[in-house]
Amino acid sequence: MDIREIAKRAKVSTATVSRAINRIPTVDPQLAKRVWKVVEELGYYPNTQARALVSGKTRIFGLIVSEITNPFFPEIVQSFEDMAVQNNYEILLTSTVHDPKRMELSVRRMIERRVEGVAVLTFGMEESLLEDLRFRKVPLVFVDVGPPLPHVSNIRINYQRGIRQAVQHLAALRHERLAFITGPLNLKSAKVRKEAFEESVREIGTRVDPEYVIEGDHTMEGGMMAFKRLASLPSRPTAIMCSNDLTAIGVMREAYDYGIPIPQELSVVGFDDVRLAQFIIPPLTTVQMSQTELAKLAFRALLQEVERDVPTTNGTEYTLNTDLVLRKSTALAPRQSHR
Amino acid sequence: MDIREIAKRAKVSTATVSRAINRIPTVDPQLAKRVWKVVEELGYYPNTQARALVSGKTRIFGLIVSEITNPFFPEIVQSFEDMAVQNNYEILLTSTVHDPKRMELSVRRMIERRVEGVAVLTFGMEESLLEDLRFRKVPLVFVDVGPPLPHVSNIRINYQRGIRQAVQHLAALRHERLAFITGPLNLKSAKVRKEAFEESVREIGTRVDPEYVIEGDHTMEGGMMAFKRLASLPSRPTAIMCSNDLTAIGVMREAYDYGIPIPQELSVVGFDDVRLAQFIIPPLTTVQMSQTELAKLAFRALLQEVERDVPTTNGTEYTLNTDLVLRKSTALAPRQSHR
DNA sequence: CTGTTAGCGCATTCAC
DNA sequence: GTGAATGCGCTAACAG
Repeated sequence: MDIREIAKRAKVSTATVSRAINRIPTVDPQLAKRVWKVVEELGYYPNTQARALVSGKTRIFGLIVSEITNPFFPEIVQSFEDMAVQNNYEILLTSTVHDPKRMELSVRRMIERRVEGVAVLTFGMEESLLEDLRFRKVPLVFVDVGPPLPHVSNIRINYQRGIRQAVQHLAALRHERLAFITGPLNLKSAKVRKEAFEESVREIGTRVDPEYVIEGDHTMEGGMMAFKRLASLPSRPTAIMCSNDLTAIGVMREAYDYGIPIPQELSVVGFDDVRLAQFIIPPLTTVQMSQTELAKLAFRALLQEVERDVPTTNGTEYTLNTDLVLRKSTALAPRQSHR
Repeated sequence: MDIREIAKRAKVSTATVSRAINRIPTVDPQLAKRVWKVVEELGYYPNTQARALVSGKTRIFGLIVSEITNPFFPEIVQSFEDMAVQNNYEILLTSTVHDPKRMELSVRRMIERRVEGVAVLTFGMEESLLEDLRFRKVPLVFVDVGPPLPHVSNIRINYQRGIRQAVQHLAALRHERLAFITGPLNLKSAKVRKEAFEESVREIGTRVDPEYVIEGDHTMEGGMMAFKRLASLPSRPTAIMCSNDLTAIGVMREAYDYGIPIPQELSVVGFDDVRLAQFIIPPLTTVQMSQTELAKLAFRALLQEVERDVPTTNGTEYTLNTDLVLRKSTALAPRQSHR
């Protein structure tokens, strides 16, 4: 069943069918109605492949994430998909699983399917593999790391803001031994978070003990490992800030095994504000970086780039704030650590 | 840059380029090499839309889930995607968000993009909306609820097995007041789980107190609400089994607010074995239903259906087992409840 | 305002 | 074993 079939039955030309379906206003309402009637009756749906071929528009955006199973991403996928539905786009979702080969493959798949734009939400990993897309002038949107080039937009995240709030919160609770568990430091965004922490600590006139800065990997297991190292120190920190929520959850899990009660003996702060953060025990105090907003910004960035008519200018810069949200995993520093 | 461009530069016809790229063995190795050289040099990738148009094969499978943000699904998406990558397919992922309108829209999107098959992993919701797909003879795979029709496969889950194990485990720990928090009972799979629980309890010669069976909705909030109701009962249950892990997590979260220690005062058992289950505090004893296996079965079902040459037979039935996995959220029933 | 026609990029006949 | 020609389903240009 194709457009010709509809044309025949509605006794019009295929061109008219096409116009009616695409709601071109110049078509006679009478004819349009006739066409739509047949379309409904037969349950006809235009073939997107054919459309794409002739129009050059596939109405597909690529979405590259580092790992769907990381609780940070499902919300993003959901919001991105909501936007896609609203704007009549489809999503080509790929997960790099931290594997450069897989990233390369993602790019290949995107190109083969002729996506009109790609959101690269991997937080600074292997951007070099995107050369091929840039070469083809496919609009791109990055988080943090995009270079200022035509068709390349960027979402700059203000990590400093939320992290400073967190540090000041801990200081107000009279914590003096502050630890930080980083993400993988080859990740741009992880490095920036660490630096924001150090800067914020310096700002309140304290210095950060290098022993208290441990490299993690943004996983729960990493958080557990890191906590073990911190726990084995002669003088344990009284508060631990983590580069993401998963790490914080790992820390809490391990502290539970050590019999260290949170927040009485140890305060823990996360980062991201994954939805889950409010449901764990105790509910996690964390820095919010809205996944919904991020996804929407990314989508809008691509859409704008696609719809723009002067394609020579550089992509737009967007910014996203972060903010501390207080829950139950932080408390006054335990007694023996007060002066 | 298209196939003609390659043909010109390799000094062959477009037909030969096509054959070379598709690795048709009859093409002269010399020519093939020449073609590939040009292809590499120019970074040529065939246009999938055009291919799909002429071959009638889009190499896209649809995947309908009820909610990507439910931790149960990301693992499924990941595994499904892994399979897709291996087999050179793309995925059209849609999330119904428990909204029939959205489900309808999903179906429409699938048809427009001409997917070759659809995995419907919504556990028994609004299957009627799939008429349109069935009508077009698109291979379908369901969980639990698929009717025995051509092109329609099914993954039957043995809920009873794992749930019986869980009930027997609780009985062995001398629990006598067993509660069950169901999922939304309009979901086929939720109803079956509840019945499996009741059957298992009957099997050990106990009867299930209707007061102890509460309808939840498979969310954390639902678990919290349900727990409140159970906690307000004159005689509280000593063990609660939940229709899914999210519910169990909600229960634990609320019990924490009540100051009821788990597992000392209350045993909790989940269902699904979401990855997160092992990281919460305490680690959740739950019934495993492998998300990875489920996704792989679903993908294989579709692939088999697509590749099969006698399309008249009914779809295949697959089965998936469930098994109890013991962790730390269950313990001996508290004293006062012993005989 | 409507119909005829060309062509999007590719795979696949069919002659050679 | 290769190339020229046809058509997949649709939109856009053009003529009427």
